[in-house]
Amino acid sequence: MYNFKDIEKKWQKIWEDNHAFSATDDFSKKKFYGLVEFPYPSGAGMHVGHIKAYSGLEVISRKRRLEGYNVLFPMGFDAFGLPTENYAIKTNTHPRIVTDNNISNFTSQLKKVGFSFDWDRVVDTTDEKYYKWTQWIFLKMFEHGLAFRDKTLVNYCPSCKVVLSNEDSQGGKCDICHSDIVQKQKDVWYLRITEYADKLLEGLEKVDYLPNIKLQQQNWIGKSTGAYVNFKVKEIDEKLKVYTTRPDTLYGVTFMVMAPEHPLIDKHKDKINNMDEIISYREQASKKTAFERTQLVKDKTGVKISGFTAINPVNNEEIPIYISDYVMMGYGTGAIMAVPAHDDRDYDFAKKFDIPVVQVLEEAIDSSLEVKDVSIIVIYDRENDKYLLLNDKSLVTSDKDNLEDIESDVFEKTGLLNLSISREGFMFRYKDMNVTPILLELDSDTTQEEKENVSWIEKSKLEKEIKDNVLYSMVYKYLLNPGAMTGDGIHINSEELDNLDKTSAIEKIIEVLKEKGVGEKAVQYKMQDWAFNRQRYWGEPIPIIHCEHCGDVAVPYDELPLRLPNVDNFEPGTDGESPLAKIESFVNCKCPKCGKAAKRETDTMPQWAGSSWYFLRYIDPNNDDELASFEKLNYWMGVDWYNGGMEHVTRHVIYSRFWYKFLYDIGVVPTDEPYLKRTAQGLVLGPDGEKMSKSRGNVINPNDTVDEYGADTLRTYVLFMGDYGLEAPWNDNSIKGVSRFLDKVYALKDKVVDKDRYSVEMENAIHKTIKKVSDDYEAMKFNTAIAELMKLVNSFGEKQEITKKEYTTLLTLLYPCAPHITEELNEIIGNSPIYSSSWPVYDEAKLIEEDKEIAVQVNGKVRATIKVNINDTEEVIRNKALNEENVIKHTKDMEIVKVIVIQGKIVNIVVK
RNA sequence: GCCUGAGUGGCGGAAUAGGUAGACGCACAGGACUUAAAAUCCUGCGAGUGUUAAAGCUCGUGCCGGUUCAAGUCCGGCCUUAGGCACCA
Repeated sequence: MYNFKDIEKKWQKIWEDNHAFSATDDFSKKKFYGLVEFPYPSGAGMHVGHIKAYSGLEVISRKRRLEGYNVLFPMGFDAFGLPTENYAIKTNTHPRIVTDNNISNFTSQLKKVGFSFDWDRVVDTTDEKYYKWTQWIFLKMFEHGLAFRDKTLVNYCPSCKVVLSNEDSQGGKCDICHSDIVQKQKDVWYLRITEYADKLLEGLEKVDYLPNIKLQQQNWIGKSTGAYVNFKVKEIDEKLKVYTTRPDTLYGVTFMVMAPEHPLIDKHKDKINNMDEIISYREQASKKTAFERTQLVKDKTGVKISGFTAINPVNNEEIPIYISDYVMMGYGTGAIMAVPAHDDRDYDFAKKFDIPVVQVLEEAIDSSLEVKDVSIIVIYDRENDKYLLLNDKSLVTSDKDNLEDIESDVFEKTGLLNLSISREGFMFRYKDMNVTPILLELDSDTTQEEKENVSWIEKSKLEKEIKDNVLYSMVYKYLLNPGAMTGDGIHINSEELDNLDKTSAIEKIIEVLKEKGVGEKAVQYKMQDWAFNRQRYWGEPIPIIHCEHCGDVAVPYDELPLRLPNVDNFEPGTDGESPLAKIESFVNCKCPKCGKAAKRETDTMPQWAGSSWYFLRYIDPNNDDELASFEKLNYWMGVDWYNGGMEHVTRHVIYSRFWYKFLYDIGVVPTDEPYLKRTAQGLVLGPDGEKMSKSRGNVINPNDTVDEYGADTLRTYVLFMGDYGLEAPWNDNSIKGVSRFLDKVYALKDKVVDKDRYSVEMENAIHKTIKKVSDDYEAMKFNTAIAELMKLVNSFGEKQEITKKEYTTLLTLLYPCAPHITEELNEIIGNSPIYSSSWPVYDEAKLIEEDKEIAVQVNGKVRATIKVNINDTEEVIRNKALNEENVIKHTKDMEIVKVIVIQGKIVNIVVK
């Protein structure tokens, strides 16, 4: 193995001394801003996942520099946060010291791997010169009404003693310590991200994010369109407002449901006869664990409000009102109109509470205008768990309401007696029939002899038997899979909506509601406002002063940064109070407005704050007057390519897009989308194929790998191990293959002859490799790019000599992956450094192969291969193919039906 | 439950617009060099069948079906698995 240790040290020093990777603020040059997610500098040090995450854009950035771009490829540290604080508490060390140690450890590790970051622009979110501007943005938001305080029930982690956002407490568990979250009444700071919901959604149309990233963001924003509808409540002089996406089903409403904590209940509790019941239900509901709420979804619970009756605004029908925890206060209006026929959840609830189901929409297949009502009967034999096979004896009757008629009809056709109706399915239209499926069950005393006249079939076989018969498929669908009918169709039982489909019915009913003044079109989002405070020490202090007379007052801009005071004890306060609340010198202050005594906000910002704008600070990291100069922002923004983990796609990326859009609206930044392109790398799994974790003991330490194989091998290996976007297991043997490859590259130096051209034999291969490698890097297909370089190296290995130009091209193409060894070899053969050279170009004309081997198939099976020339006519190729020995063998005594010749690709001879 | 990926040799994975499935690497086996081992180099390597050896033949990209001269790739229906959302009205 070549001496990678000295080589790597040597080149890292040369790059650093020459500021080889410093971005310059030369606005005349074309720019490239490549961004990777800056790490949280944990005490555990770097992870191989970091190496893979940074290596992707590292390759692109190194390539871009050789292509003549002014490249900004920065690195920084997202250093506020709980792990540091917890460690500080445990070891009684100041978090500042812990953070500084961790940052310096990370820095030296990153440098050891040879990443081409611009080390002159490092950003640290805990630096007061940085968080001054984090606070500044917060104050701007406060000024514009986007930061506000509210008393609410919050997710509270009793173990970490902090309030958590919905995103930090998914599944009812604390994101940090995984203990159960409880609900607690608290004063909470919010950022009004919902105000930007539409902008965040629309912005996705013009950016180049991977499709699944866009989709996840769309789902997270969760826009839906529908309508508000007001239902009068008879007993009180109030309207119950609901939100629905299906106002077209208004005639099918058979009950209403309110969230248990709906304010109308408390407001009119004197009119409610069963308040006790409601209060005890509320208690039960609030005690439900995450598991019960998610796993027992199907099992609906609720209480009918005795004393309330709603009036359906379109037909004035009186309908009951329930409370149930399947309706939540946090979405829509906290109340719904329930249409059990066409909503699964309402259906489940209606079945449980025995509420009528009114069908107002039916499926229509091939239907004509004139329809006749028919019923189709299916008979079920519970004793044998079998159904009557309909194809055999078709049971269609004309009168569905008269059981006696049905029975005599059935008897006539099957000889079966003694049946009872067990289920009636939804109606549907098929051709000229309006069909009601009816399931009859045999009474238990039916004898085997009676059953023998007809054929029976098991449920599992049924579906295969009838899959081509539309009519019977529909009948069975409704009878055997009970549930709401949620699809499209045509409306029935709906007065003015009858015969309209879903879309037109929605349009029509909204008009009607508007005319009557009882409803209007509406939009809702799943996304909620962003809970923005934490009761912790190690975060940005929220720069607000609470004054008895003036309310919440902003700390004046010229007093920023509002510094974290020095404390001895970082333990949170007793009642989930911030440690800052214990420091009187910090808390007590004067109101900037009226000058009277006031108290400071003692909560700090969440970790997401600092990372929401860090990419702007890289552009102008030392600016004390602005977060960054507009001129520089105007040149560098937006980020041309942002790569990071899938896990940050919904939170960090949306939060930072929100901040950026806000800054755009107040004229601080020049564009309205921060990231022009976003990709994501896949995880590096442990050698056992599982996620790396300390507890599994399958963690690979990148330091060890650098010591054993060198940085170039590590970098190249993480790119070679598989598809960059997918997860791939670490393999201790595979990395040896990469190490061997670099050894081979090294050994080739002895074959180099001083010729400044490509040899004739290698010319085609080299141009093809340049194209393939260049294209693959751009598409993040690093594994196949490296495979292509391996092929080239293998063919160099077979040659006696390699020209200097050939070798230089190889080294340059490999340089983004393995920069140290390639720089060294490049120097050995007498070139000036690669980092200041240029990217190889290929000649389109040299890519064409004169002679090619193509396959000859007979009836689609490969029987031979032939050599063809680029100039061969179809006739020539055809004759070559037909004269191949093995082709003759397979075509003799056969009639040649057709010969398909695809130039340069394949010949297929079809014989009979 | 819904949405989105993924499923190809012993393993990681290739296969731009259907056009020679298994590139490249690993592991393994045989050989060369060596006193020996490591390293390195050469050869083989989907399964089955066949032969002194080959050629050849059959099967084969999660499963079932379809379209096509031709399907890993397109269409319909499933199964498994990873991730996201999760009573969102």
